[in-house]
Amino acid sequence: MQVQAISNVAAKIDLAGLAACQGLAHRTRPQVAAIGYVQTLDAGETLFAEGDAAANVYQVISGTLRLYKALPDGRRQIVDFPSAEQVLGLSLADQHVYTAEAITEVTLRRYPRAWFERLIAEVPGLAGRLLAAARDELRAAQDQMLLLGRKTAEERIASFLLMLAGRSGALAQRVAVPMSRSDIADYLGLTMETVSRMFAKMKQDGVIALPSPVRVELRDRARLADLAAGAGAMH
Amino acid sequence: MQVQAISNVAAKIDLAGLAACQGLAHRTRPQVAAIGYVQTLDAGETLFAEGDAAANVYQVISGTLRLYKALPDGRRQIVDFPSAEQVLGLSLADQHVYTAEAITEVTLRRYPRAWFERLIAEVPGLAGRLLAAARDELRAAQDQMLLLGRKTAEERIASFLLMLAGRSGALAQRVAVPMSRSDIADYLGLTMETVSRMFAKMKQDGVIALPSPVRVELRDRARLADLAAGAGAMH
DNA sequence: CGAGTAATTGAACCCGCTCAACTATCGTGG
DNA sequence: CCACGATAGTTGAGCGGGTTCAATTACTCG
Repeated sequence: MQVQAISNVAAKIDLAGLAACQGLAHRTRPQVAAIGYVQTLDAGETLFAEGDAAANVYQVISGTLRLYKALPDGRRQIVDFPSAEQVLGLSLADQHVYTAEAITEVTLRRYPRAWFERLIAEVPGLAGRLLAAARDELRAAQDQMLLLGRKTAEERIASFLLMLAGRSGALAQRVAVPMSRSDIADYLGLTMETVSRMFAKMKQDGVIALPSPVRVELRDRARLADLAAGAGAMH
Repeated sequence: MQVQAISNVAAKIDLAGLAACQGLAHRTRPQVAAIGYVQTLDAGETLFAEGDAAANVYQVISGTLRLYKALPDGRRQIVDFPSAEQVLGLSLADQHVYTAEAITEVTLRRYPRAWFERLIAEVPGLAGRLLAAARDELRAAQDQMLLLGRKTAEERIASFLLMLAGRSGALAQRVAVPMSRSDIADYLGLTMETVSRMFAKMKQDGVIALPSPVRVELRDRARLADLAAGAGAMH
């Protein structure tokens, strides 16, 4: 019921292709390089911060980022871990509403916001596809609200692992965990220590295996799904 | 920083006007009544449930609803309290992803989904405006994720009261609270009792007054804003 | 192989929850 | 108009899941 499959709708939006096909690249500015310019970030680097002027839209080529909001005293809430093909800054607000940092090395394509907005107006159907992508993001955000508001620590970890598995192929048994325990905690509304303890418990219970901290094997997917759906304690 | 002003973008989408101006009403089906048909719900009535086929899109005319997701054992997370002018079912998914119930008596306009989708394709700029509305909803959802994942009970109540105040005019001192303590709890990831206790504490502290359970007066807006932003304990 | 960082584990604590009793409000019929 | 019942809200006492603080272990990368 609450399977948080990451949508592939955004993935199907081929911005680079549009840039070429529509011949818009050479209509905007002399500096063609600025259109779909490929940028690389090292792990830990900041792409943009909450409150910065939103000058560009990005599409991830490879790697994983963390998007988070922070409170003045440092408490963080990670709202997403965008990876391959996902579009960033879709919000099109004047200012970024979250900070984006690279977790791994990241390559992405950068599009000036003005170009992007013109593209939306000129390419029929694009707005509709972006709307579909935004809809899927909204649904994921609402699933996360249910998780943060009502699920137990163990249910949150189960949901998180299934989400990761869904990203790397729905049937994947071995799942890569590119983010730190602390990032996972800030995504799930827990502490690093609780995340670690729950991994240990689930390993103990035979639900998962942990060959290394960054590698998880899903041993009992049905049990994980029950936990994630909040049906773990039901007869 | 985290002021959760409810966007008015959706409010500016005049679907009824579009239905008339575009002359689409009599192009879809003989039964014109089905286009923008006005529907009334009594308090407590269900508009649609999670999993139902999504046959219509709705726009609220008056009253307030609750949208929630539920876990099998009954735990609930309310994801929004839509009221006047807000568009429901914007997601355009095949199935509704949450349950919608009336909190007060509600009147709304109903549009068949097929008609709505055609409208998006035919009216230039509409998709863009819906995208902007979806973007604002997404931002609100991310603010709520920060609230649910990282804010204390008192900070949640402060955020909630400012959100309510923002809806009924930004400068409103007296705020109507149409939803029950239990609904507030399920929106903020707390229990009814904690909500009640925090109201009592803030009344004690002189931050608010409670002439009646459904009526709140904001006495110290600056303090409320500090609490909502998570800066309540900062020097 | 050693230094620094990330992850794990342990022990005590606390915020918000649970369970329970009580109070206020409101509609309804005698 | 009031008694009554039902529902919503408040308040109290004790508990517990997850946090906090602290120490230990495991990686990772020069």
